[in-house]
Amino acid sequence: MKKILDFITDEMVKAFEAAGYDTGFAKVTLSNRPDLCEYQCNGAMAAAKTYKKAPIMIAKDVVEKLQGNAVFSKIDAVNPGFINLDLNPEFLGDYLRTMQADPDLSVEKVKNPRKIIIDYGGPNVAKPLHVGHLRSAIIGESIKRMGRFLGHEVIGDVHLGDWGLQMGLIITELKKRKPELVYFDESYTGEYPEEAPFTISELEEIYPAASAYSKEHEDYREEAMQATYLLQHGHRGYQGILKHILNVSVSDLKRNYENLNVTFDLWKGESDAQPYIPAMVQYLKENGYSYEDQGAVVVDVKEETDTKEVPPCMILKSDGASLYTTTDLATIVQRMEDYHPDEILYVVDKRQEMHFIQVFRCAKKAKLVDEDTKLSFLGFGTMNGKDGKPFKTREGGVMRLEYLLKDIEEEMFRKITENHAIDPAEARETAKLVGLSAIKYGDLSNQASKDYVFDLDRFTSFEGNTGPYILYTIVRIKSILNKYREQGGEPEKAVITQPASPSEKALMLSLARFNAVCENAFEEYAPHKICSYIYELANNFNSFYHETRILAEENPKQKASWIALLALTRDVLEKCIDVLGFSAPERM
RNA sequence: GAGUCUGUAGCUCAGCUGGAUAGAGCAACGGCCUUCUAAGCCGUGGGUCGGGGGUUCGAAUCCCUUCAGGCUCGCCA
Repeated sequence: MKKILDFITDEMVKAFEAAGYDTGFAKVTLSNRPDLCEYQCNGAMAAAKTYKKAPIMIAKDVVEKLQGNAVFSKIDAVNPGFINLDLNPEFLGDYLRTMQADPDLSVEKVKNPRKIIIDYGGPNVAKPLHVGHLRSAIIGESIKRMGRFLGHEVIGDVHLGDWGLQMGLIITELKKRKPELVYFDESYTGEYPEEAPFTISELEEIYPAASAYSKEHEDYREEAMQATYLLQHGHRGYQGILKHILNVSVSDLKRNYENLNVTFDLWKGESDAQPYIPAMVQYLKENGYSYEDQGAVVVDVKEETDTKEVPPCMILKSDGASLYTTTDLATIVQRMEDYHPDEILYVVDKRQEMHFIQVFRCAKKAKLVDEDTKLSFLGFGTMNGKDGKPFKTREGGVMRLEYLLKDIEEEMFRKITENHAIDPAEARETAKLVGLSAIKYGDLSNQASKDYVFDLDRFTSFEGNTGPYILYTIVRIKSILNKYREQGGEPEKAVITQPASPSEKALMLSLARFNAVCENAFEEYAPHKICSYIYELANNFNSFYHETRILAEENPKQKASWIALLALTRDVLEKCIDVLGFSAPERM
């Protein structure tokens, strides 16, 4: 349904027009002085210069045209030229009733749905997920859900890091440890074994060992590069090993992402894009997009408007091997072929921005994508510890995501069982939900592009602007609704009337903004706007709750109205946290 | 060195397509539970929005400059 601000703006436009002023000035915003009014229009001041007239005079002209308007209960022109507005309670009540009847709670599906591929997660195979993967997973998942709620077709692709030198390192290390494996027998032509020659924990140990060793030993590093080259050029045995690495890793990764409530539609990896590389490279060469420079194949992506040097996009190294860039470009080719998306959005560490500028420009220039295919980059900042430096374990190592989640869950379990007598099994489940809300809300409530301080104590607190506080509010509402049902009431049949108190009206005004917030948050890829919205909503609810005795209300119509308002608040809050990627328990 | 991002209360952060007295949370202090979950609510104190200049009737917000910090800068991903 139409946004409440659009209703208001429409009235304002009519008034400006009727008063003989340009309707471009009729812009209405949420009030920044809630003590004075609910909505405001500052257009009269902006118009003063154009009409060479005192702003207050213009404001008065407009206000006069609004007299008797059913949308407002208060319309004031205030010095130096503000137009202050309060909504008519009846109008607001009507609006919320329509919202209540709408399964999507007033959010309209977009008229022109777009097909969007979101590239997020980006884990490396053979390496455990660590906190560095957290942000991409959490933010990407949330944007995916926001897009879908608005009616877009969104495809999430995990885009595994399963190619490149890391694979060569693993193969080299494996060869060193188990040279007798059939994969290293060049004369072997039979089928390779079904079973992997390693477990996930062995694999997780092999890569860091190899990586560290290669930094010390030049010849080892070269061997790994050679192995990488061979793998990329179809070495049978190495391809066989790659397959095992993938199988073992992916099942482990899936389990970990499930614990985060993160799911992907596609489990494609860099290796899947490899078949597209030869033809793409040939295409780039033949059409004169690329040229050879110092033995490497590159594409110029400089633009005149650049304020700094943008190096050419490297397609092939001087030894003929492909790179990160090559793979990303080939992945774009693959995606265009398989899905022909309107947009590909990358949710990755902001330090990779330059790389993606190069890739995007190259893709556009070489027409690997259509002219109107949007390639966008959502770079997120670093997750820091309390000391302001990148988050580490106490020992200074990289924190595994699994352990981090476990820690948080334990902390929550402790708090829950400490405060309430509760069945341990239920407490365990609740701890999981609350823990996830803590970590996700803690992350998403910050602007994605900024670095932020990951403070476990703060995030897991039940006080203040935290996930647990939001869940607590939802649980409170559910509890009242359950009691109402026990009394024989039917919340589903209750109908919202108009607000009876300022705190109730404040709650209703918040609810009415839901569709606008959803649209805006997705447009800007800004989950933190959903967070600040539900925090405001939860605050407004708690204030209302505190001063209103709902179940004790004697007027049944009034009581039903409040119950309906509660149900709507719960629905909006739950929809929001669903979009953020977590959910609320029944009790806590 | 070049580019880029960040700098708002003791701490963690909103606000940044210019509007009225710069907002939250935590921490500190003071109230409110025989009554729907007090994991809550209400209140008090705390800021020359890094510094300086400019544009404007009006600047945390736009422009310039300067300081401090982070990050990036062709054969890693």
